[in-house]
Amino acid sequence: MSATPDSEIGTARIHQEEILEAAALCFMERGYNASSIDDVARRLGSTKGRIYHHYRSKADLFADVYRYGMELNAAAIKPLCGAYDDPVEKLKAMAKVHCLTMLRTRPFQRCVWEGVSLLMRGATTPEQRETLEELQGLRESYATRFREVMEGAKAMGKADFESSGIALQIFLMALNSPIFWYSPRETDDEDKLDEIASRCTRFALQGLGIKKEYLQDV
Amino acid sequence: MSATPDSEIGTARIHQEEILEAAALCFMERGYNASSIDDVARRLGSTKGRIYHHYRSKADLFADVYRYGMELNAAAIKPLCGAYDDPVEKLKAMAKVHCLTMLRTRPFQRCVWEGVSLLMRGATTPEQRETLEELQGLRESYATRFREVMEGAKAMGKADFESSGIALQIFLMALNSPIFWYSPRETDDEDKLDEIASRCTRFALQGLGIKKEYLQDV
DNA sequence: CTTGGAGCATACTACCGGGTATGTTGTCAA
DNA sequence: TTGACAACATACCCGGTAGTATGCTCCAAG
Repeated sequence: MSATPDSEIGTARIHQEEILEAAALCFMERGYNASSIDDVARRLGSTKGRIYHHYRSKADLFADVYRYGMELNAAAIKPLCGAYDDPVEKLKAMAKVHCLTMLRTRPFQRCVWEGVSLLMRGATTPEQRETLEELQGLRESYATRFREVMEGAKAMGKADFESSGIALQIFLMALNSPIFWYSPRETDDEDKLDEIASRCTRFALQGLGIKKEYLQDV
Repeated sequence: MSATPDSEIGTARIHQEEILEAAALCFMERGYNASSIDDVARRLGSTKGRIYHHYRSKADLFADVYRYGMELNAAAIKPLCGAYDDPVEKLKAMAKVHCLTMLRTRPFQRCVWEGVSLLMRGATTPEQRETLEELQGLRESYATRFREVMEGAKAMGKADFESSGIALQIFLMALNSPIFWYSPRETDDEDKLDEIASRCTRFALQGLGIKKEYLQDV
């Protein structure tokens, strides 16, 4: 984590991504506390030794899953940041992409969600609390991207929410909601995910008071 | 739990309500798995013995917290069920009351929420799974109340969502959302809660495509 | 070829927490 | 007065799990 050259960090990441995925699946299915390191190892077809070789503790592993999930989110909306003039159009695109990312990377996003809960519960060691607050910072700066665009739309008179703090919370909650009530079926293809994301996006934007005529193409 | 007369069930309930409240607070703060029975007992200023005298297991205690939370919900919307002709007016009232109940009984509602997760994760014994499915039935019949009114409003052309299944999920999620992002401040009075509930209700109803002119008084 | 370290597996410890078995106290009815 | 039971408290057991210590193997650099 210090003087290692980038190439080795890259290969380490590749090795660890397999662990990250297994951990995300376990944490999603049973929750953080109910999942044991042995569960994660079993899913990998290996043993604890492998995991503790890469991570110093269970909390460290969870933090990395969280971080990876947030990286996926940030990467998904990054191309959109400089590509729009109209805030409403930008918000439409960001919301849709965000929701699709939720659906596509559900296990990681569930961990991000539980990470927020763990933070609010404050049941961690001071050291781990510092790490989680750093990760919480990632999430807040991500949310700020949305807040700015929301307020841009409001300034143009195309949205009419009042408290941007509350509106942002409900807005993101509507977009995040499929990670809870959606469970993938074998018959579900990319079009199905796109349809679900469209429904969520329309709901969320209408909730902000954006008129339906702006939302034909979501 | 069998041949006990109603009066004794009543007094038992009174004794147990104190336990229920402590358990709800613990489960809210640290989650089900991370909360020990000793934690709940400590909060009560007593020991495990008291809890295990009233509940056969930790899962039983949690189930009762869940049940109590759902009873609070059902009781809150019950007076509204026969009181409206216009589905939109009825939906407005139900949504507002539901959201207020979320804010007022947050610890219990967080347990109801985690109960849903535990069910979906399916990490329980077959016997406990039966209990949780019964409780899940309570929740579904509660949700059905909202679904029917939503479809009534849609039939009148006053709402324009497409899939009522998805719309219901997002709608309830928006109304439930304050149990996650709201934490009470000392300065918050009843008016503050009412304002938050209004904001959530407006967002949720607008998300369903209900026009703003119908929502002046929420 | 050897040596050191990465990448694991194996074996073990220590502790926490759910559950139980049993003791203690107050109350109330016969 | 007593006995019976509710409502707890105390003391204990034991399985599961985070974390550690150590062993094994392969590969690459010297």
